[in-house]
Amino acid sequence: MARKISDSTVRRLSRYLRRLRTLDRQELKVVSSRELAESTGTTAAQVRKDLSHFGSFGKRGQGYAVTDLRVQLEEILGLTRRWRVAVLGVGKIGSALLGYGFFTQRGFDVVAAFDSDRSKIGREVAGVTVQPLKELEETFVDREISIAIVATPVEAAQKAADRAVRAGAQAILNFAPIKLRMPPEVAVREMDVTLELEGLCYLVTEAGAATDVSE
Amino acid sequence: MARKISDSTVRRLSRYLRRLRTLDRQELKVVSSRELAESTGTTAAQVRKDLSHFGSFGKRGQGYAVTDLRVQLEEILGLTRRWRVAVLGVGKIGSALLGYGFFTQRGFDVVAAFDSDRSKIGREVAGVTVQPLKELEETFVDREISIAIVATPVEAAQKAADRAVRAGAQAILNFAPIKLRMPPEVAVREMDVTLELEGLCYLVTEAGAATDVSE
DNA sequence: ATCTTCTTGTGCTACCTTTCACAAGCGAGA
DNA sequence: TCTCGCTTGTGAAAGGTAGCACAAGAAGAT
Repeated sequence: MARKISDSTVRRLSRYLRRLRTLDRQELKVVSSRELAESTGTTAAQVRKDLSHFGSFGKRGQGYAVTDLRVQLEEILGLTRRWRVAVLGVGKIGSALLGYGFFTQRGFDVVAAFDSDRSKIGREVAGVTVQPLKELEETFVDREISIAIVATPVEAAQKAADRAVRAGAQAILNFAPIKLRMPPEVAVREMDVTLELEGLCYLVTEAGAATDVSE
Repeated sequence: MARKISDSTVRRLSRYLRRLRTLDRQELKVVSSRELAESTGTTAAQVRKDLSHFGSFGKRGQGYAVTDLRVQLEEILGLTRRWRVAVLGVGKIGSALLGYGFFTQRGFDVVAAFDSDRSKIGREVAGVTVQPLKELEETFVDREISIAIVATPVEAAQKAADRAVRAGAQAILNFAPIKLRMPPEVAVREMDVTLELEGLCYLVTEAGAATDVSE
Protein backbone atom coordinates (compact mmCIF):
# COMPACT_ATOMS: atom_id res chain seq x y z
CA MET A 1 0.00 0.00 0.00
CA ALA A 2 2.93 2.26 -0.67
CA ARG A 3 1.67 3.98 -3.80
CA LYS A 4 0.27 7.43 -3.53
CA ILE A 5 -3.47 7.87 -3.67
CA SER A 6 -4.67 11.05 -5.36
CA ASP A 7 -6.83 13.65 -3.66
CA SER A 8 -9.64 13.03 -6.13
CA THR A 9 -9.64 9.33 -5.27
CA VAL A 10 -9.79 10.12 -1.55
CA ARG A 11 -12.68 12.52 -2.11
CA ARG A 12 -14.57 9.84 -4.00
CA LEU A 13 -13.90 7.32 -1.23
CA SER A 14 -15.54 9.75 1.20
CA ARG A 15 -18.54 9.95 -1.09
CA TYR A 16 -18.80 6.17 -1.34
CA LEU A 17 -18.60 5.94 2.43
CA ARG A 18 -21.35 8.51 2.84
CA ARG A 19 -23.58 6.54 0.52
CA LEU A 20 -22.74 3.24 2.21
CA ARG A 21 -23.70 4.62 5.59
CA THR A 22 -27.13 5.52 4.24
CA LEU A 23 -27.55 2.12 2.64
CA ASP A 24 -26.45 0.47 5.86
CA ARG A 25 -29.03 2.41 7.85
CA GLN A 26 -31.63 1.22 5.35
CA GLU A 27 -30.48 -2.34 6.06
CA LEU A 28 -29.51 -2.98 2.46
CA LYS A 29 -27.02 -5.82 2.33
CA VAL A 30 -25.35 -5.60 -1.06
CA VAL A 31 -24.46 -2.85 -3.51
CA SER A 32 -22.89 -2.93 -6.96
CA SER A 33 -20.22 -0.61 -8.28
CA ARG A 34 -22.80 0.68 -10.72
CA GLU A 35 -25.25 1.69 -8.00
CA LEU A 36 -22.49 3.27 -5.98
CA ALA A 37 -21.32 5.15 -9.04
CA GLU A 38 -24.75 6.50 -9.91
CA SER A 39 -25.41 7.82 -6.44
CA THR A 40 -22.03 9.52 -6.14
CA GLY A 41 -21.77 10.95 -9.63
CA THR A 42 -19.02 8.82 -11.13
CA THR A 43 -18.64 5.65 -13.22
CA ALA A 44 -18.70 2.00 -12.17
CA ALA A 45 -15.19 1.45 -13.51
CA GLN A 46 -13.95 4.37 -11.44
CA VAL A 47 -15.49 2.94 -8.27
CA ARG A 48 -13.82 -0.42 -8.84
CA LYS A 49 -10.49 1.18 -9.70
CA ASP A 50 -10.61 3.34 -6.58
CA LEU A 51 -11.34 0.39 -4.32
CA SER A 52 -8.81 -1.87 -6.04
CA HIS A 53 -5.99 0.36 -4.77
CA PHE A 54 -6.69 -1.00 -1.30
CA GLY A 55 -7.70 -4.60 -1.95
CA SER A 56 -10.55 -6.74 -3.27
CA PHE A 57 -13.69 -6.11 -1.29
CA GLY A 58 -16.37 -7.37 -3.65
CA LYS A 59 -17.74 -10.68 -4.85
CA ARG A 60 -17.85 -11.21 -8.57
CA GLY A 61 -21.39 -11.52 -9.85
CA GLN A 62 -22.76 -10.11 -6.59
CA GLY A 63 -21.34 -6.77 -5.65
CA TYR A 64 -20.08 -5.44 -2.33
CA ALA A 65 -21.37 -6.28 1.15
CA VAL A 66 -22.57 -2.91 2.42
CA THR A 67 -21.56 -3.11 6.08
CA ASP A 68 -18.27 -4.75 5.27
CA LEU A 69 -17.27 -2.18 2.68
CA ARG A 70 -18.39 0.64 4.96
CA VAL A 71 -16.09 -0.62 7.70
CA GLN A 72 -13.22 -1.08 5.25
CA LEU A 73 -13.57 2.46 3.98
CA GLU A 74 -13.76 3.83 7.52
CA GLU A 75 -10.49 2.09 8.24
CA ILE A 76 -8.84 3.29 5.04
CA LEU A 77 -9.87 6.88 5.68
CA GLY A 78 -8.83 6.72 9.33
CA LEU A 79 -12.34 7.22 10.64
CA THR A 80 -12.43 4.44 13.22
CA ARG A 81 -11.15 6.89 15.81
CA ARG A 82 -12.55 10.26 16.83
CA TRP A 83 -10.66 13.42 15.84
CA ARG A 84 -10.24 16.47 18.01
CA VAL A 85 -10.58 19.77 16.20
CA ALA A 86 -10.01 23.41 17.11
CA VAL A 87 -11.55 26.41 15.40
CA LEU A 88 -9.28 29.46 15.02
CA GLY A 89 -11.31 32.62 14.64
CA VAL A 90 -14.87 32.83 15.90
CA GLY A 91 -16.34 35.21 13.35
CA LYS A 92 -19.24 34.39 11.06
CA ILE A 93 -17.74 31.24 9.59
CA GLY A 94 -16.14 30.09 12.83
CA SER A 95 -19.42 30.31 14.74
CA ALA A 96 -21.28 28.53 11.98
CA LEU A 97 -18.79 25.68 12.13
CA LEU A 98 -18.98 25.47 15.91
CA GLY A 99 -22.72 25.02 15.67
CA TYR A 100 -22.51 22.46 12.88
CA GLY A 101 -23.92 19.31 14.52
CA PHE A 102 -22.85 17.13 11.62
CA PHE A 103 -19.28 17.10 12.91
CA THR A 104 -19.98 15.24 16.13
CA GLN A 105 -22.11 12.78 14.23
CA ARG A 106 -19.24 12.11 11.86
CA GLY A 107 -16.45 11.57 14.35
CA PHE A 108 -15.13 15.09 14.77
CA ASP A 109 -15.19 16.76 18.18
CA VAL A 110 -14.70 20.49 18.21
CA VAL A 111 -12.99 20.86 21.58
CA ALA A 112 -11.60 24.40 21.43
CA ALA A 113 -12.13 27.79 19.82
CA PHE A 114 -9.81 30.79 19.77
CA ASP A 115 -10.16 34.45 18.94
CA SER A 116 -8.10 37.58 19.42
CA ASP A 117 -11.15 39.76 20.04
CA ARG A 118 -11.47 40.41 23.79
CA SER A 119 -15.22 40.83 23.56
CA LYS A 120 -15.59 37.28 22.27
CA ILE A 121 -13.32 35.61 24.79
CA GLY A 122 -15.14 33.68 27.49
CA ARG A 123 -18.30 33.55 25.45
CA GLU A 124 -19.70 30.09 24.94
CA VAL A 125 -20.62 29.05 21.40
CA ALA A 126 -22.33 25.68 20.94
CA GLY A 127 -20.83 24.30 24.13
CA VAL A 128 -17.29 25.52 23.45
CA THR A 129 -15.75 28.43 25.36
CA VAL A 130 -13.84 30.93 23.27
CA GLN A 131 -10.25 31.23 24.50
CA PRO A 132 -7.62 33.91 23.90
CA LEU A 133 -4.91 33.08 21.36
CA LYS A 134 -2.23 33.01 24.02
CA GLU A 135 -3.73 29.77 25.36
CA LEU A 136 -3.48 28.10 21.96
CA GLU A 137 -0.26 26.16 22.46
CA GLU A 138 -1.15 24.79 25.87
CA THR A 139 -4.66 23.83 24.82
CA PHE A 140 -3.53 22.03 21.67
CA VAL A 141 -1.14 19.90 23.69
CA ASP A 142 -3.51 19.26 26.61
CA ARG A 143 -6.48 18.29 24.50
CA GLU A 144 -4.45 16.46 21.85
CA ILE A 145 -5.89 18.48 19.00
CA SER A 146 -4.78 17.24 15.60
CA ILE A 147 -6.84 19.34 13.22
CA ALA A 148 -7.08 23.14 13.11
CA ILE A 149 -9.81 24.89 11.18
CA VAL A 150 -8.58 28.34 10.20
CA ALA A 151 -11.50 30.77 10.06
CA THR A 152 -9.70 34.01 10.88
CA PRO A 153 -9.61 37.12 8.70
CA VAL A 154 -7.15 36.67 5.85
CA GLU A 155 -4.39 38.79 7.40
CA ALA A 156 -4.25 36.61 10.53
CA ALA A 157 -4.54 33.22 8.81
CA GLN A 158 -0.89 32.40 8.15
CA LYS A 159 0.19 33.23 11.70
CA ALA A 160 -2.68 31.31 13.24
CA ALA A 161 -1.90 28.26 11.12
CA ASP A 162 1.81 28.48 11.96
CA ARG A 163 1.03 28.53 15.67
CA ALA A 164 -1.33 25.59 15.38
CA VAL A 165 1.31 23.57 13.57
CA ARG A 166 3.99 24.43 16.12
CA ALA A 167 1.54 23.36 18.81
CA GLY A 168 1.11 19.95 17.19
CA ALA A 169 -1.63 20.25 14.58
CA GLN A 170 -1.13 17.74 11.78
CA ALA A 171 -3.79 19.05 9.46
CA ILE A 172 -5.30 22.40 8.51
CA LEU A 173 -8.65 23.14 6.98
CA ASN A 174 -8.34 26.68 5.68
CA PHE A 175 -11.31 28.97 5.08
CA ALA A 176 -9.22 32.12 4.63
CA PRO A 177 -8.70 33.31 1.06
CA ILE A 178 -4.97 32.76 1.02
CA LYS A 179 -2.66 29.94 0.02
CA LEU A 180 -1.02 28.91 3.29
CA ARG A 181 2.65 28.05 3.34
CA MET A 182 2.99 24.92 5.41
CA PRO A 183 5.70 22.33 5.95
CA PRO A 184 5.15 19.30 3.69
CA GLU A 185 4.21 16.95 6.54
CA VAL A 186 1.16 19.06 7.36
CA ALA A 187 -1.97 18.20 5.38
CA VAL A 188 -3.87 21.22 4.08
CA ARG A 189 -7.21 21.58 2.36
CA GLU A 190 -8.64 24.87 1.17
CA MET A 191 -12.27 25.96 1.39
CA ASP A 192 -12.24 29.16 -0.62
CA VAL A 193 -15.72 30.51 -1.31
CA THR A 194 -14.76 33.40 -3.56
CA LEU A 195 -12.41 31.19 -5.58
CA GLU A 196 -15.26 28.80 -6.30
CA LEU A 197 -17.68 31.63 -7.04
CA GLU A 198 -15.23 33.13 -9.49
CA GLY A 199 -14.87 29.71 -11.09
CA LEU A 200 -18.63 29.64 -11.59
CA CYS A 201 -18.52 33.10 -13.16
CA TYR A 202 -15.94 31.91 -15.64
CA LEU A 203 -18.06 28.92 -16.62
CA VAL A 204 -21.24 30.97 -17.00
CA THR A 205 -19.47 33.68 -18.98
CA GLU A 206 -17.75 31.13 -21.20
CA ALA A 207 -20.99 29.23 -21.84
CA GLY A 208 -22.71 32.50 -22.72
CA ALA A 209 -19.91 33.49 -25.10
CA ALA A 210 -19.98 30.06 -26.77
CA THR A 211 -23.72 30.24 -27.52
CA ASP A 212 -23.40 33.81 -28.77
CA VAL A 213 -20.92 32.63 -31.37
CA SER A 214 -22.95 29.63 -32.53
CA GLU A 215 -26.12 31.68 -32.95
CA MET B 1 -10.28 30.26 -27.61
CA ALA B 2 -12.36 27.16 -28.23
CA ARG B 3 -10.36 24.67 -26.18
CA LYS B 4 -11.61 23.72 -22.78
CA ILE B 5 -9.89 25.18 -19.77
CA SER B 6 -9.64 22.89 -16.77
CA ASP B 7 -11.07 23.72 -13.36
CA SER B 8 -7.61 23.72 -11.84
CA THR B 9 -6.42 26.29 -14.34
CA VAL B 10 -9.43 28.50 -13.59
CA ARG B 11 -8.78 28.22 -9.85
CA ARG B 12 -5.18 29.28 -10.38
CA LEU B 13 -6.28 32.23 -12.52
CA SER B 14 -8.44 33.37 -9.58
CA ARG B 15 -5.40 33.15 -7.33
CA TYR B 16 -3.26 35.15 -9.76
CA LEU B 17 -5.98 37.77 -9.94
CA ARG B 18 -6.20 37.99 -6.18
CA ARG B 19 -2.48 38.56 -5.98
CA LEU B 20 -2.48 41.08 -8.81
CA ARG B 21 -5.14 43.12 -7.06
CA THR B 22 -2.92 43.36 -3.99
CA LEU B 23 0.11 44.31 -6.08
CA ASP B 24 -1.96 46.88 -7.93
CA ARG B 25 -3.11 48.44 -4.67
CA GLN B 26 0.55 48.62 -3.65
CA GLU B 27 1.23 50.48 -6.91
CA LEU B 28 3.67 47.89 -8.17
CA LYS B 29 3.92 48.14 -11.92
CA VAL B 30 5.46 44.89 -13.08
CA VAL B 31 5.47 41.29 -11.92
CA SER B 32 7.25 38.20 -13.22
CA SER B 33 5.77 34.73 -13.60
CA ARG B 34 8.17 33.61 -10.89
CA GLU B 35 6.90 36.12 -8.34
CA LEU B 36 3.31 35.32 -9.21
CA ALA B 37 4.04 31.63 -8.85
CA GLU B 38 5.70 31.99 -5.47
CA SER B 39 2.86 33.97 -3.97
CA THR B 40 0.18 31.61 -5.24
CA GLY B 41 1.88 28.32 -4.54
CA THR B 42 2.66 27.10 -8.03
CA THR B 43 5.53 27.19 -10.56
CA ALA B 44 6.58 29.90 -13.01
CA ALA B 45 6.09 27.58 -15.98
CA GLN B 46 2.57 26.82 -14.80
CA VAL B 47 1.72 30.51 -14.58
CA ARG B 48 2.96 31.15 -18.10
CA LYS B 49 1.18 28.11 -19.50
CA ASP B 50 -2.09 29.09 -17.80
CA LEU B 51 -1.94 32.60 -19.22
CA SER B 52 -0.83 31.41 -22.66
CA HIS B 53 -4.22 29.74 -23.16
CA PHE B 54 -5.73 33.19 -23.46
CA GLY B 55 -3.03 35.21 -25.19
CA SER B 56 0.37 36.83 -24.66
CA PHE B 57 0.16 39.34 -21.89
CA GLY B 58 3.80 39.73 -20.88
CA LYS B 59 6.94 41.35 -22.21
CA ARG B 60 9.97 39.12 -22.62
CA GLY B 61 12.76 40.12 -20.36
CA GLN B 62 10.42 42.29 -18.28
CA GLY B 63 7.41 40.43 -16.94
CA TYR B 64 3.74 41.38 -16.84
CA ALA B 65 2.24 44.86 -16.38
CA VAL B 66 0.28 44.47 -13.15
CA THR B 67 -2.79 46.59 -13.91
CA ASP B 68 -3.02 45.34 -17.44
CA LEU B 69 -2.86 41.68 -16.49
CA ARG B 70 -5.34 42.28 -13.67
CA VAL B 71 -7.86 43.72 -16.12
CA GLN B 72 -7.25 40.90 -18.59
CA LEU B 73 -7.88 38.29 -15.95
CA GLU B 74 -11.02 40.05 -14.77
CA GLU B 75 -12.29 39.92 -18.33
CA ILE B 76 -11.36 36.29 -18.79
CA LEU B 77 -13.07 35.26 -15.57
CA GLY B 78 -16.14 37.36 -16.33
CA LEU B 79 -15.64 39.69 -13.38
CA THR B 80 -16.11 43.00 -15.17
CA ARG B 81 -19.80 42.85 -14.34
CA ARG B 82 -21.52 42.36 -10.98
CA TRP B 83 -23.26 39.06 -10.21
CA ARG B 84 -26.53 38.70 -8.37
CA VAL B 85 -26.63 35.84 -5.93
CA ALA B 86 -29.34 34.20 -3.82
CA VAL B 87 -28.82 32.14 -0.67
CA LEU B 88 -31.12 29.14 -0.27
CA GLY B 89 -31.39 28.15 3.39
CA VAL B 90 -30.70 30.64 6.14
CA GLY B 91 -29.30 28.32 8.79
CA LYS B 92 -25.82 28.59 10.27
CA ILE B 93 -23.95 28.58 6.98
CA GLY B 94 -26.53 30.63 5.11
CA SER B 95 -26.43 33.41 7.70
CA ALA B 96 -22.65 33.39 7.78
CA LEU B 97 -22.57 33.83 4.00
CA LEU B 98 -25.15 36.63 4.10
CA GLY B 99 -22.90 38.52 6.49
CA TYR B 100 -19.75 37.90 4.51
CA GLY B 101 -18.72 41.41 3.44
CA PHE B 102 -16.08 40.09 1.07
CA PHE B 103 -18.72 39.23 -1.52
CA THR B 104 -19.84 42.80 -2.19
CA GLN B 105 -16.23 43.86 -2.37
CA ARG B 106 -15.57 41.22 -5.00
CA GLY B 107 -18.47 41.88 -7.32
CA PHE B 108 -21.13 39.61 -5.86
CA ASP B 109 -24.40 41.07 -4.58
CA VAL B 110 -26.46 38.82 -2.38
CA VAL B 111 -29.91 40.11 -3.29
CA ALA B 112 -32.20 37.41 -1.88
CA ALA B 113 -32.44 34.72 0.79
CA PHE B 114 -34.98 31.94 1.16
CA ASP B 115 -35.99 29.55 3.90
CA SER B 116 -38.86 27.18 4.55
CA ASP B 117 -38.89 27.91 8.28
CA ARG B 118 -41.79 30.28 9.04
CA SER B 119 -40.03 31.72 12.06
CA LYS B 120 -37.17 32.93 9.86
CA ILE B 121 -39.28 34.47 7.11
CA GLY B 122 -39.43 38.25 7.19
CA ARG B 123 -36.36 38.47 9.36
CA GLU B 124 -33.64 40.69 7.99
CA VAL B 125 -30.10 39.25 7.89
CA ALA B 126 -27.29 41.59 6.80
CA GLY B 127 -29.67 43.78 4.85
CA VAL B 128 -31.47 40.94 3.09
CA THR B 129 -35.02 39.95 4.00
CA VAL B 130 -35.64 36.21 4.26
CA GLN B 131 -38.41 35.15 1.88
CA PRO B 132 -40.55 32.02 1.78
CA LEU B 133 -39.61 29.41 -0.83
CA LYS B 134 -42.81 29.94 -2.76
CA GLU B 135 -41.48 33.35 -3.84
CA LEU B 136 -38.30 31.82 -5.25
CA GLU B 137 -39.28 31.62 -8.93
CA GLU B 138 -40.67 35.14 -9.12
CA THR B 139 -37.73 36.66 -7.25
CA PHE B 140 -35.10 34.92 -9.40
CA VAL B 141 -36.68 36.29 -12.53
CA ASP B 142 -37.38 39.79 -11.18
CA ARG B 143 -33.93 40.32 -9.73
CA GLU B 144 -32.09 38.52 -12.53
CA ILE B 145 -30.31 36.18 -10.16
CA SER B 146 -27.77 33.97 -11.90
CA ILE B 147 -26.06 32.20 -9.01
CA ALA B 148 -27.72 30.19 -6.24
CA ILE B 149 -25.85 29.24 -3.10
CA VAL B 150 -27.39 26.10 -1.65
CA ALA B 151 -27.07 26.11 2.15
CA THR B 152 -30.10 24.03 3.07
CA PRO B 153 -30.08 20.81 5.08
CA VAL B 154 -28.98 17.90 2.91
CA GLU B 155 -32.48 16.49 2.40
CA ALA B 156 -33.75 19.75 0.89
CA ALA B 157 -30.73 20.54 -1.27
CA GLN B 158 -31.60 18.76 -4.51
CA LYS B 159 -35.11 20.20 -4.65
CA ALA B 160 -33.92 23.71 -3.83
CA ALA B 161 -31.25 23.52 -6.55
CA ASP B 162 -33.77 22.19 -9.08
CA ARG B 163 -36.13 25.07 -8.40
CA ALA B 164 -33.34 27.61 -8.68
CA VAL B 165 -32.32 26.20 -12.05
CA ARG B 166 -35.89 26.16 -13.35
CA ALA B 167 -36.14 29.78 -12.24
CA GLY B 168 -33.10 30.73 -14.29
CA ALA B 169 -30.02 30.10 -12.15
CA GLN B 170 -27.00 29.31 -14.30
CA ALA B 171 -24.65 28.29 -11.53
CA ILE B 172 -24.88 26.56 -8.17
CA LEU B 173 -22.50 26.75 -5.24
CA ASN B 174 -23.43 23.79 -3.09
CA PHE B 175 -22.67 23.58 0.63
CA ALA B 176 -24.88 20.55 1.27
CA PRO B 177 -23.11 17.18 1.62
CA ILE B 178 -24.63 15.65 -1.48
CA LYS B 179 -23.65 15.39 -5.14
CA LEU B 180 -26.31 17.40 -6.94
CA ARG B 181 -27.71 16.10 -10.22
CA MET B 182 -27.85 19.05 -12.53
CA PRO B 183 -28.31 19.51 -16.28
CA PRO B 184 -24.93 19.87 -18.01
CA GLU B 185 -25.39 23.53 -18.88
CA VAL B 186 -25.53 24.44 -15.18
CA ALA B 187 -22.17 25.07 -13.55
CA VAL B 188 -21.77 23.47 -10.13
CA ARG B 189 -19.07 23.74 -7.48
CA GLU B 190 -19.11 21.82 -4.22
CA MET B 191 -18.06 23.13 -0.82
CA ASP B 192 -18.17 20.02 1.30
CA VAL B 193 -16.63 20.51 4.73
CA THR B 194 -16.86 16.93 5.97
CA LEU B 195 -15.47 15.61 2.69
CA GLU B 196 -12.40 17.80 3.11
CA LEU B 197 -12.06 16.93 6.78
CA GLU B 198 -12.19 13.23 5.97
CA GLY B 199 -9.56 13.82 3.32
CA LEU B 200 -7.33 15.34 5.99
CA CYS B 201 -7.91 12.34 8.24
CA TYR B 202 -6.78 10.04 5.46
CA LEU B 203 -3.60 12.01 4.93
CA VAL B 204 -2.76 12.19 8.64
CA THR B 205 -3.48 8.49 9.16
CA GLU B 206 -1.48 7.54 6.09
CA ALA B 207 1.47 9.70 7.11
CA GLY B 208 1.38 8.16 10.59
CA ALA B 209 1.28 4.63 9.18
CA ALA B 210 4.17 5.40 6.83
CA THR B 211 6.45 6.64 9.61
CA ASP B 212 5.49 3.73 11.83
CA VAL B 213 6.76 1.36 9.18
CA SER B 214 10.01 3.20 8.54
CA GLU B 215 10.83 3.44 12.21
C1' DA C 1 -22.67 -31.25 -13.71
C1' DT C 2 -23.18 -27.75 -17.00
C1' DC C 3 -24.98 -23.50 -18.57
C1' DT C 4 -26.44 -18.81 -17.98
C1' DT C 5 -26.28 -14.47 -15.96
C1' DC C 6 -24.21 -11.12 -13.51
C1' DT C 7 -20.47 -8.23 -11.59
C1' DT C 8 -15.82 -7.78 -10.08
C1' DG C 9 -10.76 -6.82 -10.78
C1' DT C 10 -7.41 -5.25 -14.01
C1' DG C 11 -4.26 -4.65 -18.17
C1' DC C 12 -4.32 -1.51 -21.84
C1' DT C 13 -5.35 2.71 -24.04
C1' DA C 14 -6.53 7.43 -24.48
C1' DC C 15 -6.57 11.67 -22.68
C1' DC C 16 -5.24 15.44 -19.88
C1' DT C 17 -2.09 18.15 -16.91
C1' DT C 18 2.29 19.52 -15.48
C1' DT C 19 7.14 20.11 -16.09
C1' DC C 20 11.19 20.83 -18.88
C1' DA C 21 14.08 23.28 -21.77
C1' DC C 22 15.13 26.60 -25.00
C1' DA C 23 14.53 29.91 -28.85
C1' DA C 24 12.59 34.40 -29.29
C1' DG C 25 12.31 38.92 -27.78
C1' DC C 26 13.01 43.06 -24.98
C1' DG C 27 15.72 46.78 -22.76
C1' DA C 28 19.94 48.69 -20.97
C1' DG C 29 24.56 49.81 -21.37
C1' DA C 30 28.89 50.23 -23.88
C1' DT D 1 25.05 48.95 -33.36
C1' DC D 2 26.27 45.07 -30.77
C1' DT D 3 26.26 42.46 -26.59
C1' DC D 4 24.52 40.90 -22.24
C1' DG D 5 21.12 39.70 -18.89
C1' DC D 6 16.70 38.57 -18.11
C1' DT D 7 11.92 36.67 -18.83
C1' DT D 8 8.37 35.24 -21.81
C1' DG D 9 5.87 31.82 -24.80
C1' DT D 10 5.76 27.18 -26.37
C1' DG D 11 6.81 22.54 -28.42
C1' DA D 12 8.04 18.22 -26.59
C1' DA D 13 8.43 14.92 -22.78
C1' DA D 14 6.90 13.07 -18.60
C1' DG D 15 3.68 11.90 -15.38
C1' DG D 16 -0.95 10.99 -13.89
C1' DT D 17 -5.91 10.01 -14.17
C1' DA D 18 -9.97 8.09 -16.17
C1' DG D 19 -12.38 4.90 -19.31
C1' DC D 20 -12.67 0.57 -21.98
C1' DA D 21 -13.11 -4.08 -22.51
C1' DC D 22 -12.74 -8.55 -21.10
C1' DA D 23 -11.19 -12.68 -18.47
C1' DA D 24 -12.17 -14.53 -13.98
C1' DG D 25 -15.25 -15.97 -10.78
C1' DA D 26 -19.67 -16.57 -8.18
C1' DA D 27 -24.53 -18.04 -7.69
C1' DG D 28 -28.62 -20.01 -9.32
C1' DA D 29 -31.28 -22.58 -12.82
C1' DT D 30 -31.76 -26.64 -15.66
